[in-house]
Amino acid sequence: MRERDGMGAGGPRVEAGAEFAQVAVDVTAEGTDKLFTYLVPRSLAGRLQPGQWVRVPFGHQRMVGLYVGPAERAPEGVALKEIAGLLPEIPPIPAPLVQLARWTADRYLSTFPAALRLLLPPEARRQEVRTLTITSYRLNVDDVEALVEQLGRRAPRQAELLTYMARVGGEAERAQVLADLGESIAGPIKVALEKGWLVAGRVARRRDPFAGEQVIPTPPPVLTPEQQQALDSIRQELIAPPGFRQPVLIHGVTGSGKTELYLRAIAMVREMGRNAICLVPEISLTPQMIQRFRARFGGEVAVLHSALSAGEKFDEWQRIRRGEVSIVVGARSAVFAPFENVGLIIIDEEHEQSYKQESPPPAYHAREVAAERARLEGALLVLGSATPALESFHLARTGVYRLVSLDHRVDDRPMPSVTLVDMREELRAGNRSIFSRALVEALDQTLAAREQAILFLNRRGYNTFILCRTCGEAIQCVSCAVAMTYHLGDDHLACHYCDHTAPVPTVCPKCGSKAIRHLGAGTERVEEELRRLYPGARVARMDVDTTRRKGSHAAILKRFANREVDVLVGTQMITKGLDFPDVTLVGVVLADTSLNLPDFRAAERTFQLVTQVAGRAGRGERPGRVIVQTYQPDHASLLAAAEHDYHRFFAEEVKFREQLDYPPFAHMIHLVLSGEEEAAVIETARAVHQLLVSGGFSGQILGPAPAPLAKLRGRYRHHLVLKGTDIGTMTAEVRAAFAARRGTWRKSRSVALSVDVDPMSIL
DNA sequence: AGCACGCCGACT
DNA sequence: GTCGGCGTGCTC
Repeated sequence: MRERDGMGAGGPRVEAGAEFAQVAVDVTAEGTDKLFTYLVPRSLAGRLQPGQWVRVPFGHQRMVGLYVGPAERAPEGVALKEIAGLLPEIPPIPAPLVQLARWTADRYLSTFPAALRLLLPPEARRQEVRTLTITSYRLNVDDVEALVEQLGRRAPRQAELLTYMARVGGEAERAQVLADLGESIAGPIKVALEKGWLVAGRVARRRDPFAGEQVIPTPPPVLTPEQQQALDSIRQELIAPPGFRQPVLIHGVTGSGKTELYLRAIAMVREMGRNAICLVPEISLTPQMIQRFRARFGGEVAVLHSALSAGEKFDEWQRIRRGEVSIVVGARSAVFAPFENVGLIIIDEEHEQSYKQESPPPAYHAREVAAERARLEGALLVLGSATPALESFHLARTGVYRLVSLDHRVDDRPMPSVTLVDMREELRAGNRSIFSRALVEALDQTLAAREQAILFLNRRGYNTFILCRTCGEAIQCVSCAVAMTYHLGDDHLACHYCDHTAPVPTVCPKCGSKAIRHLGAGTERVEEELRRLYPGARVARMDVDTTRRKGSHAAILKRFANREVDVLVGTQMITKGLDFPDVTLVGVVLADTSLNLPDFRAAERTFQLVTQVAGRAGRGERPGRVIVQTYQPDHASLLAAAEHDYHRFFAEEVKFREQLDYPPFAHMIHLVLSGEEEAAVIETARAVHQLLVSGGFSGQILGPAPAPLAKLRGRYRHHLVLKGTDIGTMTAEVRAAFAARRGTWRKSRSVALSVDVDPMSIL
């Protein structure tokens, strides 16, 4: 590297005409959240455009950075270094996306470099070779026939190779040649290369996530009148001038055909010559969902989600960036898909928690980022859900969003009937089983009628806790303040918050008593109970434990779809998007698990879960029914879910939120201090509190207090909750308070601060 | 994120 | 007496 030293008096010595470049360096630390100035080497003069990824020397190492634009002048007293080069293969990021990253960093109190990471596939930041290349051969003989003749019987394999190459058009990939002519052709290839009959080269090969899959083009179905009306509303907003364009919230009951609306809207925006992004929750990115998009739009679709390999992700990203596709279907991070000219952003199941990033920072919400991107690019935002987030429905009620309702299922199928079963009553009647009499009866009928059932329980494992009846202690994880769960499969205790496992104790580790009780049922227990009650029924379980292997998720669903399984037991992952027409019974084994969480969204989450899982029943010709078991049959969320009455749920819940100053009436910022030494954590939490007070934070400050999850992975956790009405003011004040005491607020580096703006939960 | 600079324990 | 622990500060 050429060094231009600037150590002499008077600052850096810069040759005439040199340019200064402002670069955001891909390092996330308190001191690096700023732009660094570099010299533009002559080799790059004029070739550098904003949004270009570069390599720069930084300290003792070389780092990736983003060129954001020219600098007027050099900072004083620093010896400038030169940009080392461009990041090969990575085209510049479109300007609106760099702006979006800036906005995301500001809004979610992260550093700019942390937000910039969302604009690149992880693969691109690491290895040098990102594009997959394979060896290919080209025939380099004028008269093949003559040569083959000449080789004749002396070298039959060489002759065969040349004939083959001529037949396939003169070019073939090495792997293909070996597959077609056998491994033993490697020798003749070597000879042919030496003689110059073949020329070898490297060609780029796209890693195709759909490789080998067949798409059957499917014509669009006829829309119901309700769907047609909804589509008209979307069209009106699509053609409205950008400043007058209102986001659309589609509130459609389960099975009302929201996906078809998305497909139609995408078709419209493509006709306008613009691109579309469709976000779906990670777990809904099933092969069926993607098939549906590809059946309509074929090769115009790229996908982005966590199940892709790093290479596939990189190649899909490149296809989007190069404009080879016009539609992206993807999970949360696809909101940053490197499109230019986005005309439509759809968020399916917009209430889903998975749209909120937890870590690493920024802890952004894809719905909010999408709204900002739509604003920046003049695109239309379309949200869809059967159970809209309270915030979203509130915005529709106050006229910010345009509300479109789909109250009927397609083909006018009835909504399933929902029965709430009081489990206290069961106990009083002497039934101590995890299944109520009503659920058993319903299962009997369903299985007798050769129909299918889904049983949902939001807890995995066999027993959810192990209790000592002498001292009353539940066995906790050694590094988390969480009860351990007993797993039957491998006969051990597991912590669901860290990777820790432990053998099952026979005596209480605290007091030595032998009176140890296993309590609380999880999905494993439900599965076992089912097998005991119905030895002839085919039962499958779907939860994190049974879907660890790649493809096992799809395999279980396939068996269920093929009617090789009668009852599917599972956690959250079976509540969304499944569409099996023979499912006539859905059982919620215990609705209370999510109801009793010490979190302000517990009621909302329960309503959503019960409504969504209930929606899996009766999607075919036979009507469905739902049995919800609970110890709180009078809870407003459950009553509303039983009636399929979102409006009633909303009316109740919004009152509670307003009274207690929760979203959508207030914004929150959740600050969590964590560390291995609790005293240091407490001290730091107090210091942060003091910092905010003396910094003049204008909203409410709650805490510090121990977090509900008081210890995780060996780290004690104390938190503060900030509330206020204007999120812009709040974030600015927090930023200013910390900036004023840059780095000095922390007792030691071992105490970490995590910041969550507009948290989904405050555990 | 790395990496060097800088003040207190167990060793050749 | 030194080698080295990781706490703190800096990187254009």
